[in-house]
Amino acid sequence: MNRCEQVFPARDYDLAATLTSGQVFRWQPHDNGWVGVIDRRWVRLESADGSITACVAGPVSDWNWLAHYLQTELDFGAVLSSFPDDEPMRSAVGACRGLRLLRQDPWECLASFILSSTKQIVQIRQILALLCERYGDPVPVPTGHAPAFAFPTAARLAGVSEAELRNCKMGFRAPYLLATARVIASGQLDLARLQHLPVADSRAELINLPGVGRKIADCVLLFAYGFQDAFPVDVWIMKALQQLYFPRRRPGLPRLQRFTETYFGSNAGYAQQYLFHYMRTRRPAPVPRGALKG
DNA sequence: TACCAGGAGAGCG
DNA sequence: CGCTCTCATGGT
Repeated sequence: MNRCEQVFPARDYDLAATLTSGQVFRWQPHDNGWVGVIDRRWVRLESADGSITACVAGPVSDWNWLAHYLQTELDFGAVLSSFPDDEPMRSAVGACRGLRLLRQDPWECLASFILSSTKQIVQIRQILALLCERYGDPVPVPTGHAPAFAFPTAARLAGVSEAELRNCKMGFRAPYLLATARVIASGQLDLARLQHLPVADSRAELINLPGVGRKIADCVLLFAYGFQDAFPVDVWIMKALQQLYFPRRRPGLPRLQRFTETYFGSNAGYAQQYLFHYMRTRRPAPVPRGALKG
């Protein structure tokens, strides 16, 4: 039966934390709910005890695409119980039980994280809003709602000039996004194929793209393809690992990266998202005596 | 004003 | 391999 509204059972699902946790950048709060675009569909989400209600702009017969995006079928308890049983992970889970990983479109995820480097989340959101407004196709929206746009295709961005991209405030990231868009649009790399490769091979293909290093590759592996063992190490995670696990030794990035490959288990990516959220939302660590100027 | 932001790439020892 | 520097841009 075709309908514009659907209810998904969703225990232990903190929708607000999930949509604002830095894995996705285009959801906006609206009347107790959230409005966004998934692929080429306008979507409104609202959570109420134990479920998520979704509204779309036109009738839909098959809702699997949204269940897949939200990962509502996931055995979440199994994920939590696979975490290492240590104090940092207990604190991180205790601070925000219900934080989830979405399953995004690979191209949108890849392009978004190319634009994320040394930018704060609010600024990433601003860049992407400009990019979608200018180069994304408009999508149907229920009457009374603001216009909404699909994420621009690689083919569309491949035909845009670097100067036009820089006008979206992306700075030195513009040539990276443009070059990667051209590789994808030309068919030289098929993003859909990476889903079926071993994670290391998929990662290697992503790192070959201009503007994509280990961190951004791991974001795409985790947030788009769902490789649960991918563990993006950014500045926040690096601080978290150093403070929580190596308070005295302070290893560098390469050693920390190797640590994450074995320590956090089969759902390391989920553990990473909990540590990231925990570091970003808890009160700042006290400044050590002597580090103060005045 | 100075410093920093979910990094990547190039140059160096 | 591991360190350092630069690359735009906006916010505090």
